[in-house]
Amino acid sequence: MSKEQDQNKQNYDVKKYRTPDGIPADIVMFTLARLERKAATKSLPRFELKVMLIRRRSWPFAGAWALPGGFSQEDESLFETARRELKEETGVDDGHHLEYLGVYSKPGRDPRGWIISHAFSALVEESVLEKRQSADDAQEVGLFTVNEALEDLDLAFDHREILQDAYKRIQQQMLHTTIAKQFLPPHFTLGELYQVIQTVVPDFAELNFIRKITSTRSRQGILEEVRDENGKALLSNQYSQRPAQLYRFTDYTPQLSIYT
Amino acid sequence: MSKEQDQNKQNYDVKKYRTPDGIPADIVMFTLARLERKAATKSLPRFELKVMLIRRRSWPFAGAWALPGGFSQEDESLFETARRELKEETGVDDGHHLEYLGVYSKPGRDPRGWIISHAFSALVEESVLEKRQSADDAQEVGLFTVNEALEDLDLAFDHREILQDAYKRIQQQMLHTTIAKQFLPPHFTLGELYQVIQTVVPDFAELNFIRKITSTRSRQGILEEVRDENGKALLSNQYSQRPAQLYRFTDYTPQLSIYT
DNA sequence: CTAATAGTGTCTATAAGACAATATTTG
DNA sequence: CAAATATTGTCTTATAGACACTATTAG
Repeated sequence: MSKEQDQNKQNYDVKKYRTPDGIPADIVMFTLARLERKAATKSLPRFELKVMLIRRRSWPFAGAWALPGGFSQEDESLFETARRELKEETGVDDGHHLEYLGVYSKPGRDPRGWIISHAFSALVEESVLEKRQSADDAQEVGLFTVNEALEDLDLAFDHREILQDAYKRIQQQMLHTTIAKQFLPPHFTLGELYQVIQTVVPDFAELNFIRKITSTRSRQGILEEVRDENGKALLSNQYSQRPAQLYRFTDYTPQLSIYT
Repeated sequence: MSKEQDQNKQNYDVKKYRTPDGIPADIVMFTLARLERKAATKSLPRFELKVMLIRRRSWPFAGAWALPGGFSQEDESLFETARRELKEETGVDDGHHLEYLGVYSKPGRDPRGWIISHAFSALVEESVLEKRQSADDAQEVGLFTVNEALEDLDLAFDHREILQDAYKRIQQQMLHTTIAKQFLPPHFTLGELYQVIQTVVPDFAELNFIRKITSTRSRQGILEEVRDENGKALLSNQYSQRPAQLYRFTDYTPQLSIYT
């Protein structure tokens, strides 16, 4: 293609080569679903990490569950495609944490032709997905725990692999960044934060969680106590008898290193 | 597209929609270039992080420097495209650390049409790129420090943005993973490792580097001392008067968390 | 001896890690 | 008082951080 004579636009023919048949964006929509708990007194909520899937009705993979998604158009970036699809699926325009995950391009992954898919992940409130689920009578919408979806379901295309990758990624991010805030109200207690982390990363266990997050120097600045106008600490007893300090995330995320 | 009647392949027309004009893979090829040093005795090598660019000779952006790359074909995944291009550029088939970076799809990013690019980064030995540079008389090949390329050069397309993203990513990875091993021989001294880290992450500074990496529990298992058949520690005095212990990376990478 | 890097000693202030204990409420 | 969560006490050992110091060897 880089011939000497190709010095200008006239010599360039955009249709010389075989080109793909479509470039979709597929979205892994995660939510934390609250579990019912039976307890004698107030108790902390427990959650499950769930993912939204749609049952396909047409060829290929008719009847199988698949990630929601749609084809990209010439006048939009792939991120905009994903945002457009997310809005179509949830009815909500923003406030979701939408993030690029990766490209899936193995030959033969889509029987319709040469179709290269781009995976995104989004963190959505449970209420939004529940509304979507009941409102849409045209499409069958399902909310599954990630483990159900990975182990029990036969997902369409390579969507199992995508979900697997998205799951690993969200676990990484839960520990490395402050995305936990996407699953929490603006003000929250340390107990709530702990539950959220544990839901996404079941292995997470930290006996001295409160002390480490509140009073070790290397974690300074991630969270801050919420206070009222008079500087009095704001407490909540929504989930506990003894009121707990409320916190919010700051904009700071510490930089981690395996060497220091 | 999901009409009720689309229950089988016959009703699916792959050419109903406008499709992209090409899906290239572009590769950010990083290398550590050794700097000349004048010193009275043996001394540690210093490096610069460099990136390989190719001068375009045809429209568009004729004359501008660009990342090497090429279009994906129907029978290969994008990773395979990148590997094929990398081999064409370096002559070497494997041993390079090739990794997917992201997708660049902003409308108008390529005047040739609707062209969605996928960026990869590769870590390549200096010698390979030098060979390539002198051997190829058909194409002008340049090796620039990352700062030169970002600040002084007008790169083609959105390649400045890609390079910027790749630079951030390699810095992250240098601190979070053991990619330093891609820039080191199988056995190396802690001084060498320190130089490599500092080259990619100039802000990195750790006074007690040796002690922390060798004798803190949280860093146990990242490195191991190299010993001979008899269990005697292997030393090197290649870069120092006093011989230094040789190390190798294990397969272990610690999991970091901002919460623990 | 000098230069250059490799590594240890030492000291203080924090932090990790494991549990026990106490605090605060509601029912 | 019992239940449930929130938080602090306490103890030992490990780590951080800063600097001074010693070790090794070619030239």
